[in-house]
Amino acid sequence: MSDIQQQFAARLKTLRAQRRWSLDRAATETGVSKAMLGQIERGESSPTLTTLWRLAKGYEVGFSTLIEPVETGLRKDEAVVDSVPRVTPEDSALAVKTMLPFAAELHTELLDVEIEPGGLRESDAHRAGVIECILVQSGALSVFSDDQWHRLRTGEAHRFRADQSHAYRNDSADKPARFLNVIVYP
Amino acid sequence: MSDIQQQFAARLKTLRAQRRWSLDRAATETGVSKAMLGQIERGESSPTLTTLWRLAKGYEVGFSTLIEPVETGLRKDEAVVDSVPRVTPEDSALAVKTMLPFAAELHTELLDVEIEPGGLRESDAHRAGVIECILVQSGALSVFSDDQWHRLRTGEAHRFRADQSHAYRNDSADKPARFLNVIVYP
DNA sequence: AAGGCTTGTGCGCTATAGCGCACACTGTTA
DNA sequence: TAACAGTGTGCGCTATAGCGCACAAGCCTT
Repeated sequence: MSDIQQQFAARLKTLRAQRRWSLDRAATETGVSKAMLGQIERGESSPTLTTLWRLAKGYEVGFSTLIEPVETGLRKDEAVVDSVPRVTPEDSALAVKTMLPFAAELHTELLDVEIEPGGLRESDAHRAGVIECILVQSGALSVFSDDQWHRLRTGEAHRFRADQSHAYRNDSADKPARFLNVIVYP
Repeated sequence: MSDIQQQFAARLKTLRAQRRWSLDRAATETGVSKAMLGQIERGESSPTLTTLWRLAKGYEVGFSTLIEPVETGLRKDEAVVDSVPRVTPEDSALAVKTMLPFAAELHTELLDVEIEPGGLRESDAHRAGVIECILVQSGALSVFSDDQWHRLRTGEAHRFRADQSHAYRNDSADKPARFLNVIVYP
């Protein structure tokens, strides 16, 4: 059991969870048998080059992104300045300020979101192919995506496929959390 | 014999020829047996993930560069990434921090850019369909897009199609300008 | 020539990747 | 309760990845 084997096992599990595929579905998409997919995901098998190639094709990802850990991109940077002026929210738990409204031709949306201490925002799965980028402006934030919680501090960023159920939570007891939310539509 | 197998065979041969290693030398460096190395280089074997990992370690190359040079599909994306200053740009007036590195499957990139007072950054047109979102974090910024300059103050956002020539300029005489730059690839 | 030395390849063996299939386990429906 | 469709896992089998070792072909010496 080598290290890379376990690492890749988690990676494959994430890829399949993102697409909400069953092993059967993944088997038909990739051409790799269901049993073998299960063994690889459990870290019990070391797939060959041809199998890896089929996986990359089936999951429609490049070879580099297939093997290297997900580029979730947590970046610690204390130098990020909190400078955006605050706008009065209408909701006590969640305040959303639309910085750039949705535009069909630009298929993007930029939101400035603030969650009060202890606040929780659960979001259903968006359309397939929707991507969300999160950048914490102040406070701390927990983001649920890819079947797990990601803890983010001020200045840290996270990015995920939003065609799955996801959530935002402010674990702090006293400090509000503010973050930017870029929504990219396909 | 799959196609990827032959491609990787040539790739391995090139790597070893560049280092002027014998099979024996390569075997000791990588930990993969000499016989197996020969078979892989002849395209007669499909190495497993653990073997590929040992090869990457032994030849001291990343996993992407181990296989990617023979792959045509992803090089375009890399070329796009290379057009954006990643760590330190040529002109010292600009400092770019990559918050979220480019990922093919998420086709997005999040940069934190700082321009010194009086600094100017002109960018050529990106590929068709590329969108950029700008959010000024501190200072003031002028963005040229759609054939005109847009003056942005702290907290203001701007968005435009980047498949045209565009530019960023800090008009201030003393204060640096910092802004977030979300690049969305089609 | 005959000996060393290094190159890459062929051989037999064991470990395991990969397959089809059947099974156990869940939650839903009659 | 039983039937059912969908989930992931375990089983036996074959193909082959991967190993150590021996061999053949080339290139220097002496």
